[in-house]
Amino acid sequence: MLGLLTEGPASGYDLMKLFDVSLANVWPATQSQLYAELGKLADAGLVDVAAEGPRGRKEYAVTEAGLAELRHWISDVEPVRPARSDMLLRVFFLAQLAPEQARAYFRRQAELTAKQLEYMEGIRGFVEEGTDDLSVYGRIALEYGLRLGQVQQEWAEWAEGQIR
Amino acid sequence: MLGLLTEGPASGYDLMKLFDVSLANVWPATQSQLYAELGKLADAGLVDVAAEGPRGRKEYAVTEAGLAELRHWISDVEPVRPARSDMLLRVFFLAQLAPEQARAYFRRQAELTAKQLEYMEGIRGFVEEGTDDLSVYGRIALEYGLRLGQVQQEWAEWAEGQIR
DNA sequence: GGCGCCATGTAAGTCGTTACATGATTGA
DNA sequence: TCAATCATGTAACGACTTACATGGCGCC
Repeated sequence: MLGLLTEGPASGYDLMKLFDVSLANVWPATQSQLYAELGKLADAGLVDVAAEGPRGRKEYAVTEAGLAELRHWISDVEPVRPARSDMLLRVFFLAQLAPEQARAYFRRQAELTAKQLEYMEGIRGFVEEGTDDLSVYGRIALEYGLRLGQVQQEWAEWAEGQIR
Repeated sequence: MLGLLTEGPASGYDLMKLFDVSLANVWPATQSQLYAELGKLADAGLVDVAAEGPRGRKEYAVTEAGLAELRHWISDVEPVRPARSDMLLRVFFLAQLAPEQARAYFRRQAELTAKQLEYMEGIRGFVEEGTDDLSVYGRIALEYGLRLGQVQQEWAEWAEGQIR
């Protein structure tokens, strides 16, 4: 929320829409959570209600304290907790399935990854021309996703072949 | 828990130790959670207390229902919620930092990934000779980690160069 | 006798999801 | 006028974490 607000004041609703087409890809969250979080940020003095509009619209803006907190969060890298992967967790127990089923599991993963790659190619076309900060760095994040997907697909195909 | 118990009956304590050197890498969890989960599984009839030992030790075993549930969970692939990555989330807001700091961010990521790769090479040596199911499929999961790390490192180095 | 490990749990609190609830404004 | 969209929130519940609490057993 703090990061998105650096592009200018916005309502929770605005942020939600922006969030869905950008950050949601690397940090899924629900509408409920976003509103709740804005409330907490306001309580903590990291954002302000800069203006109120029709329909109870509240426009938020980052405060100085909020900006400082954001920069601090970006730089002072908290150790990344290793992410969970149910996909890999399942792999550990593939011996519970018949070999053909285990192979099918990897085949399916390869397919799903291919679909995901297509999706990402799609947003690439969409974000190609943006020159705002979010687009520029968003493209770097997207590149990560594309490279990752590539490898994941190759791995799944390789893994299928490992099972006899 | 169900998956680990397919290798034979074990106590919560045993499972915890086994968990820490295997699954914890793809699905971190705490001791509290493991014990709590065993309790729930027992209530649900997916595991049994097969024997009791000294110091209140309870040896659990999977039931038929538990095995069925495990297989079902592996095969009927629930749509994988896209994982969160605070590392990528930060990338979106790197414009808040001076260019040199942003480059440093990617450099640091490359280093951290290199360390992680070393760690994984370490466990590779450790699990190399196992022939049990968990080791065999664990190696496939490990291969994923190694390939992923490789790409992540290359990406971080590339990304550093993208910033002028 | 005592250290180290075996062994199990509870309590409090945060984070996050799903579902529900409500209503105002705008534009075709 | 009425459908779409704007706009904000609450409630209930489950997942997860951190910290605490407790004690038995085996071996040197």
